[in-house]
Amino acid sequence: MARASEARKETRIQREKREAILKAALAEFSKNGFRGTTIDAIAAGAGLSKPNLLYYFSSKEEIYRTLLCQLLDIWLEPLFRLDPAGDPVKEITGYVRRKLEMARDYPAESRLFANEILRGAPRLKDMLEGPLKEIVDREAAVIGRWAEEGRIAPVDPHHLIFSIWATTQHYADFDVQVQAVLGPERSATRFADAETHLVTLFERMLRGGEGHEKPSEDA
Amino acid sequence: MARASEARKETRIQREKREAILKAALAEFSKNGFRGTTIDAIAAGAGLSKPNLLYYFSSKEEIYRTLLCQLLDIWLEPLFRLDPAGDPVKEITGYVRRKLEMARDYPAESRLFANEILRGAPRLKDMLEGPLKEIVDREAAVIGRWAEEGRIAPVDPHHLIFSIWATTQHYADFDVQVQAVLGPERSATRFADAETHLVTLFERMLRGGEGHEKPSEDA
DNA sequence: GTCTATATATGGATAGAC
DNA sequence: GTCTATCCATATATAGAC
Repeated sequence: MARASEARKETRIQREKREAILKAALAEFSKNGFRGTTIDAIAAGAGLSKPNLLYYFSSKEEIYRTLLCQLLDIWLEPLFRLDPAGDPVKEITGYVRRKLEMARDYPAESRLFANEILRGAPRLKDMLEGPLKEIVDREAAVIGRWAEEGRIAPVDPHHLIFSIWATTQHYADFDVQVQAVLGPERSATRFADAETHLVTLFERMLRGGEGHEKPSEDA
Repeated sequence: MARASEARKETRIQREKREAILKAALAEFSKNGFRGTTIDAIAAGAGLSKPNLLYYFSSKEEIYRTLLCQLLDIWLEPLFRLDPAGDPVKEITGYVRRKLEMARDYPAESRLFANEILRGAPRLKDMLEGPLKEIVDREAAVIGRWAEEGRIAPVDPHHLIFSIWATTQHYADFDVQVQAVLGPERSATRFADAETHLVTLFERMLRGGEGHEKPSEDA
């Protein structure tokens, strides 16, 4: 199998370079968007010349689409398997925690996705209307069932999911604003504080929120 | 005052053209970002030739900065004056409603802002760390006082504000995704549904969320 | 004030030597 | 596989006629 091992050795080198390119491209695209990113900048970030980069990827578009595909694996696959047999509040707050961890650990990926959606998702629209909608509808049905059974307070499952996405991704996409508003000291603990806050937010939502004395209507 | 009225007439015409340019520019910048937008596209949208546009604004950068300044008036000024003497829950849910209305009525402005923040806010960082932080700290202090007085359940005021921003702006910035996931029918009522959902979410948060029977830990 | 024509720069992609 | 040199399209901004 001399030919196979030889081919594999070449492939491994190529893969390493491709990964370096994709890493640099993710940094650029997530910060500057598709059109705002130049091949020169990606090549510089990856330590290659521009024509050399174009030996591995035939165009800027191809690099971008490759990144989007990788991103979807991270975004759709592992996340968000609510166990209908589990404790509803724990299942949902567990999902909140995982989403927040992803905002913390993969901020560039989150911003790349946000960028694409902001622009009207020209390359992702089919995925949103197809696979994503199916997954969300399925999970929303689980949540709706829990509400029907009285195991959580009444809730609009789809909009609950939007709120979870919005609040967690905010810490990746709007990180500059979050840090500016919190100041240097509180920025250090922003993800731990966010976790406490968001778990509380959604726990109270799911438990109904009638525990606190409501102030009288007439001031 | 012949000179004054003459000057005013010129100014009015100029202002109308400037406004047409800014309107077209907002549509382009909010969709394609700063670098992704061309002067040609703005000029076409405003019904002018490119050199004619550059007679009114000396550069693309100047158009963009003008838009950002206008945006900050909308974003910072009217919004978000919590009345310390008012009903805490009503004050905060009223803010949620106003923010959601802004997402509905000014989606392009919201996306322009999101775009700038995503890129690291190169032109807004001083504003975020200065005026914005001051406003937020002030309002957060009001919320913190309410919590100390026991008028709302314990809450992290800064992160509560982030959650309000995130959940409401989501319906402007991620509108494509929201509509794709909801499907055509439910998209029609998405803002009304979002209002019901978000008001409930934050009401329950502020009232403590102990009203619903907690399921037993051991399944 | 508005146009045509153009200077100038940048960026995506290719040619061809090594 | 990697380089230098370059083509070509696009885009910002200006010159100068009207």
